[in-house]
Amino acid sequence: MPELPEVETIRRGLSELIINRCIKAVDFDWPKSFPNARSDVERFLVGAKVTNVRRRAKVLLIDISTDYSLVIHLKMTGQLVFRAKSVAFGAGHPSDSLIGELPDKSTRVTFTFVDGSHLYFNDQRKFGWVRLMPTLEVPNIDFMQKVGPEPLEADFTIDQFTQRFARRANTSIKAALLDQTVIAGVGNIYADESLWGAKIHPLTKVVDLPVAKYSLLYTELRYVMNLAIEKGGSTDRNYVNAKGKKGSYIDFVRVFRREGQSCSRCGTEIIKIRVAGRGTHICPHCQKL
DNA sequence: CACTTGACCTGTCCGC
DNA sequence: TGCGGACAGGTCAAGT
Repeated sequence: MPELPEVETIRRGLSELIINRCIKAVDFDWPKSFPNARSDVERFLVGAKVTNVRRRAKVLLIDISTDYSLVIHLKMTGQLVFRAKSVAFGAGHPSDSLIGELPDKSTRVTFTFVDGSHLYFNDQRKFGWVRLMPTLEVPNIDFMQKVGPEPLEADFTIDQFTQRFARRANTSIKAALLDQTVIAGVGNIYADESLWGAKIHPLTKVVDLPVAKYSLLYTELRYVMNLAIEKGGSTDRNYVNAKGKKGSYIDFVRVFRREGQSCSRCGTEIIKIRVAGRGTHICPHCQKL
């Protein structure tokens, strides 16, 4: 579900909400969602406090005072929602919230803090996971070794961006954008949005894309992702931030899930095709092969 | 190696 | 209303 802007929004929220809170208990019953042994949880998590919340690509890292970290991937439908000790729900349920009382049937892991507040890991489809490991070992995990650079870092240049694609010369530009070893954090929404912005057909072969188009794509990708962070991410179905609230970027999308509607640049009807096994939205007039 | 496809899960929507 | 199939914001492990 969440891409870089959504995970970053959650990270910012959690930083405000859980740093310095002390963990009292952890409950989990779906082993794939949290594969650690209970004994490890007791030794390295219970009784310790949260020291930091970081992000790399679409992965969240919650550092614990024991020099362990919770490594969390939300995949398609994962949510991390913090709740203070007692919150009344029901009649006055705000419209920017998607979820009610927690835990609910998609709650996979519950972290209870000493002050009675909770952090819930919800995940309808059970693709996501949480695992606990020594902080120093996090950079050694396979994903961290292979993942590409952060596209929003100030020192990430157009030249670096362009060069990252060389390895995927014979695939489509969309498949390469979605490849986390090329660039970190790009998913289906921001791939479609940035390709529309740069007027590139998603099926264009990497090797056939002119250098000037890479430059445009770099600018558009950073633009859409920065704007999405500003808007608190995109909520199409499941995504919510650390307070359980929706993001509003979906109100600003130019092509994603807009098939049948008209292109804001030229008026042509937006269509949906299939690229790299993913639903893909384009303006057939602005984005030609 | 690079590239594509299916698997992992649950829920929802759409056509018959 | 019920039922089957396609589809959903992401990665992996297998194939070729």
